Parts: sequence; C-alpha cells; structure tokens
Amino acid sequence: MNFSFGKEYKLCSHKQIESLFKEGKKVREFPFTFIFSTTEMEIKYPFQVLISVSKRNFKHAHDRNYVKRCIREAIRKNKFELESRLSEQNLKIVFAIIYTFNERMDYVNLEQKLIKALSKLTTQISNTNDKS
RNA sequence: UAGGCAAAUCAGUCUAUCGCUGUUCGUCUUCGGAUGAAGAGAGGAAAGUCCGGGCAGUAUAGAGCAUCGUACUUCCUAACGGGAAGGUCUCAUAGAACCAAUUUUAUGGGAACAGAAAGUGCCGCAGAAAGGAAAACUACCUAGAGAAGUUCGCUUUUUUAGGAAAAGGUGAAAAGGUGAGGUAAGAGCUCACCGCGUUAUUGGUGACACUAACGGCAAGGUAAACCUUACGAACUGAAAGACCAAAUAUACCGAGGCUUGAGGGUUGCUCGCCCAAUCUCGGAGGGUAGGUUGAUGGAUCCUAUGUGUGAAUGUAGGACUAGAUAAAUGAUAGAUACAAAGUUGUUUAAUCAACAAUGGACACAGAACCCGGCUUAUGAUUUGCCUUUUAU
RNA sequence: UGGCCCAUGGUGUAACUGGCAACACGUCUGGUUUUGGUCCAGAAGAGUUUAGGUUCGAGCCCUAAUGGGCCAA
Repeated sequence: MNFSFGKEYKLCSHKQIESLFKEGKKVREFPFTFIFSTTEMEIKYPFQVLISVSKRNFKHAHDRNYVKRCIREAIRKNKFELESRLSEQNLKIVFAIIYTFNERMDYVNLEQKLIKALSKLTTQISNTNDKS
C-alpha cells in the first residue's frame, strides 16, 4: 500500500477553487465542513484536497500549522476507502476541508472524527452521483 | 523558601513504523517525469513591525517655504530613535553638620537631560494678589480727626491719609534661606554663612568642575502647548524590479491638444527645470491568471592574539548551503540524560543525612528578500546583589 | 507585505484650548390605573482597554502593550 501524500493531492488551481466554492455541495460533520464537487480536470489521483483552518479560530500560526498537519496525517492514513470507492465509480473530485472548531484537539481524537466524517462524505458523494 | 534586578548557557537525545520539501548521485523514460540511495531541513525571540541600513526601480538642476524626525557630552557603527564611557540633575535608604533652609558621605535606582533674560498662550477652584510683579482680609507702625474710660501720665476703640512686604491664612506654586544688626514698624536695608547669577583664571577633546572677584537677588511653572535654535530626511517597496511563455482589441465612446504647448514628471506648495504628438486624460470593455530569476556566503559565526576604560575594531586560523510559495520539519510507539517533589529499600532505638531503586517537565512560539538594533512573550540551569517570610 | 483608524455605564454616543466624565435608550423604586402599557417623580449603574511617564492636575499629551476594524495588491 502506498501511504504517500504528496503535492499531487494538493488542490492549487485558482479556477478550480473558485468554482468549488461557488458550486460545491456542503457536508457537515463536527468539527469539519466539507465542500466537494466533481471535476473533469486531468489529475493523477482520484481526488485533490484543500485544507483550511481559519485565522478567526486560531490566532497563532503555529496552532494553525499544527491542526493542518494533523489533518494531513489523518487523511494520509485513511484515504484508501475513499480512493477505492471513487475509482470504482470512475469519478474524480476536488474537495475542501474546513476546520470549524476553535480549540486544538489531540491527534487520536481528531483522527477518529475524521474517519467518521470521511465515511459520511463517501456516501454523500455516491448518493449525489446516483441521482445525477 | 519566594520574589526582584544584572550577567551567562541551553532550548533535549536516540530507535522503530508511516510520511512532507529541496539538493547530489545512479537507473529508467513517451523528456512531462518515475524510481532507488545518500545527505540536508525554523528561532531566541523566526513574533510585534517601533527604528536604521543593504538591495531594486523612478528622479537627479536646483532654491525658498512648509512638513516629519532627533535633542547633556564624547565616542562606536554601514546606519540608527541603538550601544559604550563620562557629566549634570533627581528619587529612596542609612549616616554627618545644633532645628529649619541648605550642604555633604555611602549604597542602589531613574532622567524625552537643547532653549522659559526672542515672542505668544495657559496656570481651574481657593486666595488681597497668578505674571508688567501686585495688594491690604487678619495682624504691624506713623500722623491727623472723633468717641469712651481715666489715677489726666495715658489706655481702648472708630475712621482718614500714608509706611512696610516681616507674621497668619489660600494654593501645586506667593520668588532666596538661617542668624545677627538695624528701624516708627519693617525690608538684602546692612553684615556673616549657605544658595543663585555674571565675569575671569586653571583643568578637561567636551558636557562640566575647581578657585577668585563682582552683583545684592533679578530671571515662578509649563516647550510629552505653540514656538526658537542646531542637525537630518528625494520618493516608492521584493506583491520592487528583470526575463521567458501564453493570450488579446493599433477596436469603441467622451473631453482636450499639434511647437503660439494639451498634458505629464520632478515630495506638499511656489518659482525654476525636464519630457512632450500614431499624443494625453476619463469611461466602458477584451485577454491572461504560468514559469525562471530576484533569493540566501553574509556589515556572518567561532577561536587565538594586538589596540582601546568600553561599545567596538585590526590581523591570523577555522566553520557554515533551510529556501517553502493555498506555503515543507509531522504523527504514533518505546527508550534515555539532567533538575525538584513524592514513594520504597539499606543503615539507625528513632529522625536527619548518605547511598540505591522507582518516578518524572518542555514554556513562549513557525522562516516568507536579507541584515543591525529595540520592544514584548517565555521554560530550565548557574553566578552575584537586594528584599520578604519561616525554621533553627 | 505595506499603510491607516478606533476602544468611555448593560447598549448607542458626547465631553472644544488639559480643570467636577454628560445625554438617550435600557434597569430598579415609588405614584397614576382594577391590572399592564403610556405618563409623572426619583435612584442606582463608569473612573474612560491595560501599564508606565509628562504635568499642580490626564478621557484628552507622550511611550509601550492588548483587543477590534478598514484600505492597497
């Protein structure tokens, strides 16, 4: 299994981000908010992700960096279910993770929450895809 | 034991698993990359953005005014509002000179510390009077007039004119202080000592200091009020700038202009100067939204040594490649060094001490062109000084 | 990255050259009313975001910090 989580997974395109926030669908699962949409862009892996931690909730840069690191780490470990499901349906998506809580969490705690949230996201994606 | 001040040091280390961003080398390649190995990867404040400089672009024809900043002296520095050494003033504590005023010694702290005899403003309430010194509420003195008492000497009191600025009272502040003489009463009116000012000698690079003579004492405070004086400041800011690639609209509307100068630039203004015709300004629109560079070896750090009181600096030797860009150093598990408390054991009649084991903390905080400072945040250890409390 | 501004009762705002921190709404008490509202009378509630400094005296002047907001790109 490949645990790597490099630059290819990062959503960097300005246009994509703008359209994502305009047209994307929201899924809420405390303490995260997901915004996702499908894409026709040529990307290597089934998804690209954007992680956002608000300056409003964390004043200091080191706190924001810590939370982002933890989220990255958690996704890196738990991306397979999402990846496999997407490749089954031959879908490519981009999504943003927004951390909406205003306190730091332990990594263990955060990972559990994220797993739960990711599973919710996967079902949502497949649902919307079925409808369309 | 706790706190404060000053100075110094460190900001854990190792292993395993899975990862992140560059670099070098090898292999493969559809030349886009892929993959393996090696090695590198946040700070003392990276922070605040409070100053200064480098660097870059524009300008360079300047002058005056305005604006902003700095302000004891000398030095350090690329530069500074930073630092060093010194001077002066001031505060606290303790002591000395008989009280006071004032002076002085020791220790420790603080100072935005140029000018208030260039000018203007302000100084509420209180107070007679708050700025050219001025005035008489209580109280003092002299002279005139009146009243009452009388032992006919005078005493008390009212009022008028003057003297004086000493006492009381007001205030943050009433302008030299203490003592003596002097006087109707008083007063630097005079004298002694102290303080203050001016001038001069001497010492010091200088801020200033010492001494002497003279002045009789003016010149209240406020410049973190305007201001004056001296010195300094061209503007912009790496999202600067340079290059490559991609894309498009030398189109449309309005105003103005053609060397007799529209307009633009030059700091805010004035003058002056410069540029200026397929042009300038405004409007409404179209396209792009990538990459490379700038950009990490430097006013760098360490050691030795010379110069200097010191900040610094000369010489010699050695050391050092973070370079991300929706923004990299992480997560999990374990071990371990060092500090304190605690627990257990040994020793002991018991406690202390000693020894051994166990146990056991990481605060503040994340580079964004780079440096020098300042400020603020903060864990631990060591040294020195000061203060408080408790115990002996 | 660079630049600018603000902070005053529970809320929204005043306070001029430094000289007793004011107003409205709200709150509380009493009155009027059968009761509530309206109305009338009265009261409480702040030491001006924090810490220093200048000054006789600071909301105002100066310095530093804290929090909040805005602009350029």
